[in-house]
Amino acid sequence: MHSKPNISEAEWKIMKLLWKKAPQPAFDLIQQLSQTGDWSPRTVKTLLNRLLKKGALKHETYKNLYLYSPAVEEADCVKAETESFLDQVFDGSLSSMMLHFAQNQKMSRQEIQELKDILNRMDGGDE
Amino acid sequence: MHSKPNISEAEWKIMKLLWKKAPQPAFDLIQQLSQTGDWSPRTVKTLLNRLLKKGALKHETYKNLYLYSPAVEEADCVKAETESFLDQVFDGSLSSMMLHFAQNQKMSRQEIQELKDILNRMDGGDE
DNA sequence: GCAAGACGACCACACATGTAATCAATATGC
DNA sequence: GCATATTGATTACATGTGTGGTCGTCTTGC
Repeated sequence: MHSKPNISEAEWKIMKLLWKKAPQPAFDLIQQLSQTGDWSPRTVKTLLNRLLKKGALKHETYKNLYLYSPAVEEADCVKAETESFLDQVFDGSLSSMMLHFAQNQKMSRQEIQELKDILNRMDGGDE
Repeated sequence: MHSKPNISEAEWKIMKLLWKKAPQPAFDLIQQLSQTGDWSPRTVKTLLNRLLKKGALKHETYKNLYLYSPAVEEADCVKAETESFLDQVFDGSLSSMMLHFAQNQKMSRQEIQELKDILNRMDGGDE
């Protein structure tokens, strides 16, 4: 509930791994991230450090290594990112965004159906 | 074209004005942007220049000034931004995103209804 | 006890971005 | 024509970000 630190795109990849499973040592993260083909281990280390400094991660010491865990809630970060995105691109209007999706046919039939279901649950199902 | 130039958050504000109405001289843009309280005129000029260099804007010369117009489609930029956002935050899954909205009750009843209508139009008819 | 590895700490560097000042060319009012 | 105001061009600079290297320390196998 505090300062949501700004998390950059690259940093998000790390956060996502830790939101999925924590705590994890640097080594494991490096493994996972090098499989998805991206960075040198150094880069991961740097990002971990920055995230620590930013207060987005915390760590416990285990032997001579760190076990990292998120220090911020995924939901909060998602919310912050989403709001900034909606504001930037769609002036904060959800309907505009949905219209965009509609016009660009980005949704599969199945997604459309799921979405309708979600909406019905939100709305109480009455038409 | 191919390379959609990356447009930063600040630059988006300018692009949006020009997508709404173009061409416009720098002066008009500065007016609008200083009303919404943000930048010095210098800053706007800088951003205009950067956008020109990036190829996101073009200009015609009118007397001693420039009339700026977008050189990239709004829809394309929106699409690019949206995709990168979806990938970063929701692993590209629209349904995840919608679930987030649902859980955070970010939508008004009216928005929900609009959305349903949109979906019905998308999905409706041909089955 | 000592050499070799492993790990985090610190450093480097280019490019993007937010923010803006200074300079030079040009149009315009007199 | 000339001073002035206007406008674009160039330059500046701190901070963020992507990417990765070096170094000291600590653990561990001998």
